[in-house]
Amino acid sequence: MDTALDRAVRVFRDRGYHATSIGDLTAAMRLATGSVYKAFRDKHAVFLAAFERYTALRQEQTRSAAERGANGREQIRNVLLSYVEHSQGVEGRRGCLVVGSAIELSAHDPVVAARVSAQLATNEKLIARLIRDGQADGSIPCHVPADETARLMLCITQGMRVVGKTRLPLDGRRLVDVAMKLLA
Amino acid sequence: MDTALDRAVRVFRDRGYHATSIGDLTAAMRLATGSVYKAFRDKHAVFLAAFERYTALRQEQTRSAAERGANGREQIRNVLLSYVEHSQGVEGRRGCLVVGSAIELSAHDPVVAARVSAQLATNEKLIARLIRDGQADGSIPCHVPADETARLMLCITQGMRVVGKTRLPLDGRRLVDVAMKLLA
DNA sequence: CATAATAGGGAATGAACGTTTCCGAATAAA
DNA sequence: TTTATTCGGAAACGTTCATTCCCTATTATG
Repeated sequence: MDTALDRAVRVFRDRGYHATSIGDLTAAMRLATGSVYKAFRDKHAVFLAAFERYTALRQEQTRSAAERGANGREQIRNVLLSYVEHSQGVEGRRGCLVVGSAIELSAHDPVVAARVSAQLATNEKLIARLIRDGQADGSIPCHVPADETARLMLCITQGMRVVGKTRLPLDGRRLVDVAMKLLA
Repeated sequence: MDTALDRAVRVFRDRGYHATSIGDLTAAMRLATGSVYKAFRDKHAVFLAAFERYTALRQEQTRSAAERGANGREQIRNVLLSYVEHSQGVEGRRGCLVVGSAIELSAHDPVVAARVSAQLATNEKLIARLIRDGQADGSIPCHVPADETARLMLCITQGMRVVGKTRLPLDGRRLVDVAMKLLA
């Protein structure tokens, strides 16, 4: 079932919600129509489950990227680098389910809107915490405004996913180097 | 006809391409089905015309924002501020047709993908030019890498539109102040 | 004045969609 | 072995969609 959900995630990331038909879904999940409707109430429920699964996975990935840093500054660098990599190439063109949901659904779907907001807030808080950690361990100057900088970095990460959907190549390391000036 | 197209822009920005039916379109444009199909080949053509009109308008708006600055640095600040304002409140929730097209269509629609890429490239080049102008007039240090910084600022602007689709309030001036550190 | 041409409106159409329902196979219980 | 139950598969349903066709005003033209 989880592997079927992973396949659903792929389709939704690739095509978005409205452009994904039940037929696309059953083909990707390798399930018949009836089976999908036995496991989920409707298409919307499949999407919500896929969203949940996607965010759990991504959360784990950026957390583990952060952990590979020796101090707050390096942890943020790793998070940004991880985002650049996920925004590039095949993975980038596949897109981000959070960004996709924000653009396609959040204006008219309160349930999705709430989950998107929660996910963005979580990401922003993670960055803010890493900034404060860095200020505590001396790797980031104290005059850096943690909350505003975190919000701007949130914009950067979400923007990278937008740019990554088109084919504009992102030169990861150099882009992150520039972004790190925000911590000066 | 142009006013009908403006109404079409509103609907597409609000709902996206796939969630907008011909019925929605005719209601918004105050035209009958037949009239729409007499003016445009199909729904896709309506969207392309709306996209064209939207980008022309936005281009004009950010250009004029830039012109209100006394030097390169202030021009960039004004462009960023203009983006924050357009990403906020009602206008922000209405969304950006470029971002929407990038997310919803560019992966499977080469025509739209080309226009989105072109628009992003234009925006990026404008910022890069303003950086170089600022370096020429002394308001921006010469060691700032124009192209990379421009690309990161492109990510920032597109990211603001994503965040602006949800209700997260963006504190414009402070956010831009932080972003201006990229020009230090 | 009569007629041709055009533009807009709205009903009709066929396809595709999301959803439901029913059927058969496999598994567990008796 | 027989019965009960669960699970996946596929056909059927009603709806909605994009698109086409035809009709009716209105304007321009001879």
